[in-house]
Amino acid sequence: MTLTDVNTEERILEAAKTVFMKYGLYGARMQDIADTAGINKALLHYYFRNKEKLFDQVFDGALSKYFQQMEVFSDKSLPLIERIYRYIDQIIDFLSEYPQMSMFIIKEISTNPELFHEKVQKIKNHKSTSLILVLKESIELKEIPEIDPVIFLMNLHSLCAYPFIASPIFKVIIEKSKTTWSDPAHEKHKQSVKEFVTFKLSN
Amino acid sequence: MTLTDVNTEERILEAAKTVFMKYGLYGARMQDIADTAGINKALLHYYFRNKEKLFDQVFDGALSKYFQQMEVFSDKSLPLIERIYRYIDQIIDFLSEYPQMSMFIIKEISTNPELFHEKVQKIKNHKSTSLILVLKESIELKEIPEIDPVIFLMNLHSLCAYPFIASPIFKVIIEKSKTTWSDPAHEKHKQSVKEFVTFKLSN
DNA sequence: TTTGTATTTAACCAAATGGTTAAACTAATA
DNA sequence: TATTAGTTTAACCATTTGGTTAAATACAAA
Repeated sequence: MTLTDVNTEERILEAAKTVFMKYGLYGARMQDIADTAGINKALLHYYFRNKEKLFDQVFDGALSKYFQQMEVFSDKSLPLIERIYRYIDQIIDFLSEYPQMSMFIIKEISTNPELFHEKVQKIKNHKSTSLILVLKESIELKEIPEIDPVIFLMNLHSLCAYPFIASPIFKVIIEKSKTTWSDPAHEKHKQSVKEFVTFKLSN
Repeated sequence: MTLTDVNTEERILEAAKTVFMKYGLYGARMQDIADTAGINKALLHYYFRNKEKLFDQVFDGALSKYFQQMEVFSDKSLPLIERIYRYIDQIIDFLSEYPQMSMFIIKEISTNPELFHEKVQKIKNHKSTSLILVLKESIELKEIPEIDPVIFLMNLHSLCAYPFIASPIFKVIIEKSKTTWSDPAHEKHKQSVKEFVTFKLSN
């Protein structure tokens, strides 16, 4: 495996990420991916046997990176609320970098649930539910009010992820004159989510 | 126009709604729509010249119904917070009936922004921004705290819409034993959003 | 120089898909 | 009864698209 080898493969994966995230599995065109990567279709199939294999790699990468963000929930060296604050900072920074990530994952799963069921299930067992468990624990210890952990988890994710998903609409709804949904807004966004968490978890 | 005429046209539109919402413009197949409507492809094209025309009608319908939910913001006979409460009840009931609606609209706009820019713009001018304006007004009158209206609007939409968008993921994350994301959960969902609003708007 | 890998070019194939057409059938209506 | 709109059947077409192939080229390493 030479140096150029690595570069090309990564260029392809990067291009595939871009195209798949924008158009989804159905909508993405192999020719488009090849063009974006700056190579031709023959070489694309030389590296990745077919569309599905390429898609799988992109999707798996996205999925694991996304759930990876939730590992912080298990860091017992930090107080609960601090872990959640860090998660908020992390996930919003992460989604700023890949704004289409949430949409991509959800769309593919909802279009083709059976195909991804096991993949998600596998990852889920390792992480993710941990926040629910941790919340239940804290409630029993009366450290936080008796909230519904599932509703809370859902609210939290909603506040973090939706603005990126809906940004194409928000861009139109909010007057152009206004701040675009970019850096300064991200900090305000984080702050508002943190306020919500504080409100819910303080007694 | 005979009676059967109306029925068939509506059956087609209903089928188109179902198929387009699940697979999107790209992924939807005319044959699939015809099958779902219980007719054949020839008849499908007899009623709707082509895929785009059919899609447009479905999309326009979805878009206007979606934004229609926001009209309550302008009802000056109600106190601000009551209007928002009603919006929450309405939109969550609405999305319970069409869980794929948000996703559908956002996905199509994000895949093809220029095509829908004017459509959204047109609707927007009538409604939607009204909440931002109303909030600004209430802030000036010191009826509510000095919140950022845009952030608030976004938080509100996030809390309402995201659970439906992400439900394919949540179904997997949350143990099967747990309540599915259905009726009883919807009431809890509404309640949690209202609590958020109360928290943000009370001084 | 030889060898092998990476890459391009260009033509090609098969399947899927949007869309058309023509002929025939059905059933309500004038 | 004749007409007309709705509907089916079935064949067909053009285009797009995923994927293949073979020959030629570029180039680094042995």
